[in-house]
Formats: sequence, structure tokens, C-alpha cells
Amino acid sequence: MLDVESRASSFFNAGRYFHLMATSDIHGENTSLARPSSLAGGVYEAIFAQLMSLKIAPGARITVDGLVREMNVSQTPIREALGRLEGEGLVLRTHLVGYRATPQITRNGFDELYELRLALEPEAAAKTAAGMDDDRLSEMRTLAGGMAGNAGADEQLRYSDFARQDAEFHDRILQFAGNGLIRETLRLQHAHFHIFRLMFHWRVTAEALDEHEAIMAAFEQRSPEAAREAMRIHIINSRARLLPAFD
Amino acid sequence: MLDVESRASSFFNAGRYFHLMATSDIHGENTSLARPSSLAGGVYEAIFAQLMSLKIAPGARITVDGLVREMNVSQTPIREALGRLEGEGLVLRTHLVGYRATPQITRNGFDELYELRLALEPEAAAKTAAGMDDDRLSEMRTLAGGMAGNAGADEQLRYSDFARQDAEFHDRILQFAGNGLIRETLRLQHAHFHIFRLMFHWRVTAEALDEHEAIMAAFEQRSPEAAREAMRIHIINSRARLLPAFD
DNA sequence: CAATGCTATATCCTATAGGATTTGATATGT
DNA sequence: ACATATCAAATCCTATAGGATATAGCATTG
Repeated sequence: MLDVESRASSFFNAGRYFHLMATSDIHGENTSLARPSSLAGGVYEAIFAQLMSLKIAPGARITVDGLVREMNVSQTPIREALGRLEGEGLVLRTHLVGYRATPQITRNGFDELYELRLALEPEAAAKTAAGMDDDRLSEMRTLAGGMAGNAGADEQLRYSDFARQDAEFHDRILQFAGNGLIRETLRLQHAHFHIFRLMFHWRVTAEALDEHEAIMAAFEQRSPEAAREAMRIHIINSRARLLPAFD
Repeated sequence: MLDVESRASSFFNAGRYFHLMATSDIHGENTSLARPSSLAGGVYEAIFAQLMSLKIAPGARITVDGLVREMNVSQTPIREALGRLEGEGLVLRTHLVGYRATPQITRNGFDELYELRLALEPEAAAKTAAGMDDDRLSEMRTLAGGMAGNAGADEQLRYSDFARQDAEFHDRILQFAGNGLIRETLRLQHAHFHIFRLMFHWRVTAEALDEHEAIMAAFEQRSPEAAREAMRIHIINSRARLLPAFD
């Protein structure tokens, strides 16, 4: 239960990885590394980043040897990282056939995901509102404010930035709610969701920002009921915004 | 999302594994195997079974070489299985130090787990009641009836049997509720919970059986409201029954 | 007697080689 | 033309060896 912190940080680290990869592609010439062992557990993060950035497409095959040639490490650490990713549900494995990235989310999986969010997040928002104090409030406001900041950038980059900050906004609410298990549960799903959202470049950010403001207003009033309702509406609207993608 | 079925089956397969190990311990002399490669992905199930049966105690260290000597396979498949178990949260890893089983659940983790169950399972029971038909009803009744059957057996064995069937009872309700994601989410937690419950030999089965009967009654009436309330009470009582364990 | 530094063992981590299996293409027969 | 069988390449899977690191025990010193 104590590894929530480390996992969360690894998530956002991976986000930064993605950021780098989106701007300048990595070529195989990272021979300037002092020693191969300095990668440590970084193989996991590297593959994770490739999944997030869609460099490995959903459902695409993942060959061990290919990753060996690409990142200049042997099969053993690759297999270990793929095993962990399998446990987290990000890759699938078939015996004697190989690994492949988890396929694109289906309409059914999408509905299930939002049912889960509706069951957990509004209540978490209520608990966060009940335990709100000035420090937390200012931190939340910083997070909410940062999302509107990066306007002029590249469209794809801007959207991926928004997705990451949106995940952080929701994650912080879950952290303040106090249930690390629920937070971890949803974090794993956000990973899936992150991949999914990157497929689309729509400008859905404006509406989401308004809804975030409604949640912030409830926090400022320390009103659990208002926070619960604002979160509920936010999730329902988010679902409606993304639903046309399945046509 | 389609791997829910395979994962669920692997869980109950592992349960059977445990059953075997509880009756007659495995000694290292399984040399009668045709060829080592016939183990396939069975290394994972073997380690999983050792965790479930508490042959590997919570928090205990897990050495790769030890498992190599014990099950006569090399380090590579061991590492792959441990990586997957790490992803599922059953073992923890520290770089250059080693693996260890996830520690015993804390009081805080226990509370978080039951908060998650309360958020998800009553609503699932209501959905299951709404979609109940005669086939499902008879299947549920078979499950509920089987739990009272094995009376005269060994105390420890009887309890572990109850725990497994209890998990199956709840899992089937979640399956009928129709949300595979929620089902999978709780299944992973049940694994932890299974370990925890095995620590105690109390006769808490009688009360639980009565509460299961209340749930069954609601299913027979096709009453979502009654099912939701019966499940809610069941979980709250279950929590109260286990809470003294933390004294 | 306590604290610190050193050594030896155990363990983790990685790389490489070889056997086993799948897959895709080619050739053949109907 | 279509189906089937055969073959080669790619890939997975496993085993083994060696370097790197941490841990435990012991000796030394203030």
C-alpha cells in the first residue's frame, strides 16, 4: 500500500519521457551512456512511454528482439519489464507467440470505465471537499490554473499536455480523499484512458476547464454535496464529449 | 478487456493448486515431468499458490535462486513471473535488493479495501438482481449451497475452502452485473484479502451464510433495492467480524 | 564497550548461446 | 484457381556464466 507514491511518480516521470519523445525522436545512438547498467529499471519506463506516445500502436505486436536492437539491452530486462506491464494490463501475452499492446478500448470497455469512475470519483470529491484546507486549496488552484496556460503550442503537444495535467488534477483529488487503494485503482485505468484520448485532437479542453472550475468552486465553499455533484456532471459530460469517437 | 475470463480462470486454477498443496506438501522431486518446457507459464501459478497458501509468508523475502533450486527451472522464467506478480501488486521489488511478498494488510489498508467494496458491490448486486433469470438463479443457488456442505473436514482446510467459495460467490455476482472492469478490479483485491483471511481460523462462516441467504432471497424476488441493501449489510458485517483481528 | 571499517559470501542483474516453436512463403497436386 | 504440404526465417523460450552490488560477520580502534 505504500508504493502508491512511487508508482504515481513513475507515472508522471513517464509523462515527461513522452514529452521528450514527442518533440525530438530518439535514435538508437545513445552510446554516450556511461554503462548499460545505469538504465536500472528504466526499461519499463521506456516501453511505457512508447505506449503512451502511441509509438507502439494499440494492438500492435511487440517483439523482444526488436526492443533489444532498439535500446541496446539484452532480452532479460526486456522480458522483466514486459512481464510487469502484462500484470498491469498494458500488454497481452500469448505463449510461444509473443507480446502485443493492449488493443484500443472498445465501446463496451469505455462504458465500463465511466461506470467505474462514476461510482468512485464523485464520492472522492465530496470527501476532499470535506477535508479541504487553505494549503490544499491553493495547490489545487495552481493545478487547475496551469491547464489553461499553454495555448500557443503545437496542437498535438498541447492536447497531450492537457491530458497529463487533467490526470494529475483528478489524481490529486483522489489523494486528498485519503483512500490510496481507490486512487491506485483509478490511476491504472487512467493509463488506458490516456492512450485512448491521444487518438483524438479535438478541442474539448474549454468545456472541461469550465467544469473543473465548478469543482474548484465547491472546494472553496467546503461543500461536499456541491463537489460530488460537480464531479458527477463533469464525468458525465466528459463521457458525452468522447462518445462520438466511436462512430 | 477480453482477458478477464482467462484471468478469472487462472485464479480458480490457482485455488485448486492451493488445495492440493494444503493436503500434501510438494517436495522438490517432480522429476517425472516429461520436459522442463512443459511448465509453460506455470511458474506464475506455482508462486501464486505459494503466496495463497502462506507457504511464502506476507512480507517474507523471495530469493530468485531459492525458487530456482526449488522448482528446477532457471532464473529467466522466475524473473518473468515475479515481474508479472509485481505488476499485480502481490510482490514488491527493490532494485539490487530483491523481491518480497506484499506485507500483511494494515488496518488502514483494510479500511480502504472495505470502502472500495462498499462503493462497488451493492450497486453490482442491484444490477444482478435486475437482470436475474432462472438459469442464473439456479447457478447462484448451487454456489450458495455448496458453501455449507463441507462440514466435517479439517478446520484449516474447511476455512480455506469457504474463503475460495466465498470469493467465487461474490465474483459471480459481479460477472452477472455485467461490468468486467469492476469485476477485474475487485478480483485483484480479493487475492490480497484471501491471504489475509487465511490467517484466521475463526468460525465466521455461519453468519456469512445467513447473509448470503438474504442476498439470494433478494435475487429470487428480482428486487434490486433489496439486493443492494443485503449486500451492503453483508459487507459491513463482514468488516465488523474481521476487525478484532487487528487488536 | 561502542563505533567504524573491511572482507567474504550471497544475491541480484545482465549478456550470450542454443533448442523449440510459430509464421510466412513457396511449391505441388487436384 | 484453390487447397495442402514443405521449408526457411524469424521469434520466442530457456539455460548458463560472469560482473556488480548489498548484506552480514569480524576485526580494529578510540
